[in-house]
Amino acid sequence: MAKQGAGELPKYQRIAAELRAAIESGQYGPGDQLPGENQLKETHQVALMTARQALDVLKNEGIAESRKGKGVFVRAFRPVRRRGVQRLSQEVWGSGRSVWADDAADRDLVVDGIEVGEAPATEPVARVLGLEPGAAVCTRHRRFVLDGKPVLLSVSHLPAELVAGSPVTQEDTGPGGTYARLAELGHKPVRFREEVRSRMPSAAETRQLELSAGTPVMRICRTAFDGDGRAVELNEMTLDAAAYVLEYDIEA
Amino acid sequence: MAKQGAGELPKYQRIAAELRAAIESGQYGPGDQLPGENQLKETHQVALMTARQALDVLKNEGIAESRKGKGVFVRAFRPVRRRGVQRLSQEVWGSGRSVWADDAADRDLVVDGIEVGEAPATEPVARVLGLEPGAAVCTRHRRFVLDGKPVLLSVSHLPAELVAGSPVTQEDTGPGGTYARLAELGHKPVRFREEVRSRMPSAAETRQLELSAGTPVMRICRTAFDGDGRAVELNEMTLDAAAYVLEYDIEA
DNA sequence: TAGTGGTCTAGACCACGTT
DNA sequence: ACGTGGTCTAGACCACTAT
Repeated sequence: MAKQGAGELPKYQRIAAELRAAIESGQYGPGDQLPGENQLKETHQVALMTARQALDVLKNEGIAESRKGKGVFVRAFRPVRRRGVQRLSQEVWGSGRSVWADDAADRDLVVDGIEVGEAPATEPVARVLGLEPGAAVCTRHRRFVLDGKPVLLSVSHLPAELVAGSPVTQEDTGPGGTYARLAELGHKPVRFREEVRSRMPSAAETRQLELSAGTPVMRICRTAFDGDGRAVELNEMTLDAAAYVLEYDIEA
Repeated sequence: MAKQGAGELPKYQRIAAELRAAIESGQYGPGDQLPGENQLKETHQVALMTARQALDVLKNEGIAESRKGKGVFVRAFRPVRRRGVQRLSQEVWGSGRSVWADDAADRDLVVDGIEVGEAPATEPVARVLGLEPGAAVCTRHRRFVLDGKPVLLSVSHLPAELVAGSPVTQEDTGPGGTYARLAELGHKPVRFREEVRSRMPSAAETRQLELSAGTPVMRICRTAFDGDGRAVELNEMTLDAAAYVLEYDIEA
């Protein structure tokens, strides 16, 4: 036996749609447990695999989440607001405050996995920074963990000749961070360009950000320019899309 | 029989990882056909469902795409660059050009599904526009189709008392669009705020944007403010994330 | 121990597209 | 007619969680 009745949706999509509607109507709230495979199998009189397929739909839509041995639950969201303009104003990093402090507010933000190194520029990085391919580049890897959950991976690239010997090549860049140091080196960032993309995560990103199925990532590539219009930093960030809302203020 | 060998990845993940690596190494380029279910079943000596599961992984990652009766293929991307700042400068809409023309460049952009109406404000819309809940709001629905593929859904909300009787309530808003008309009505937009989110699409969005599995959407909520700081428009946009890269320029 | 989700099998029929 | 992916079944064993 197989197939759905003519002109109708497949069974698993019908079951998924029914659950989706129940969630959207508020019948199941954030964090609530949904009917499991076995229950769906009986209430809808389908095979286990079909019930599983229905739940897979909701998981891949990011509205449900399964925990092994426990059940399937409605996902809850509580995104952080990331202000793209204010965070880069000179008042923030010029005052010695971290560029990241603004995001956290009342929440617990930890930075781990810091790795600083020097490596030859890859082709795309060299192009953005205006270097010859293979030129030495200082790279700074970091991971941001919010309330125990990793939310952002960051890799910063800077021309090595620009920052050699400065605190930028240390784990702790000092008050005001990289941008304050660049300013001291005569390359104060005055203009930034952010490119935002979104896609499904790679396997590595899923692991590092502990993402569940159905969660996209946002990719922000930020270039910092000094007063001469030279690109002095390229920062590639990978964000858990469920954890962030990006805000940009624009003057006409 | 069941289970994978101790300490190893499940079979379907191993197969998926192998294909993923082959794609990333360039062995399969954009548009190339991948080995199908039956081929994977034989080369890896697994059940059909297991081979399917492996392909599902790649599809949900957005790097492969299946076409019924044909096969599974590596997805190709060609995103449009959407300049968030330049597009909102007065020079663009003040000159009578469409705010959208800049995106398209050499490509074929069509707007369809235009629907203009008036309805009571929902709670979130009323809050953003500073209206009482239930106050009349003019809504403008549009869909943008690029090279035959729908890429953006837009719903614009404006206080009805502000635009009543103006071309804003018509399908064709005239040269310079809604913002030029708002300016003529004494509510020239001088400041904008865009909020960017990303998530997996709803079933309705998947249908309207003709999205394939593994494609997230980006959600842009833009509020336009006039010189008095009053919110005069809320534009909710839903973008095919595979079709767009958002660019924002920021002055320190 | 019982219940949950996770993986896996070996079949089946259907719809679609090509030959 | 044949190959492709799409849906579906009726079992099975495993791993994790709770009681």
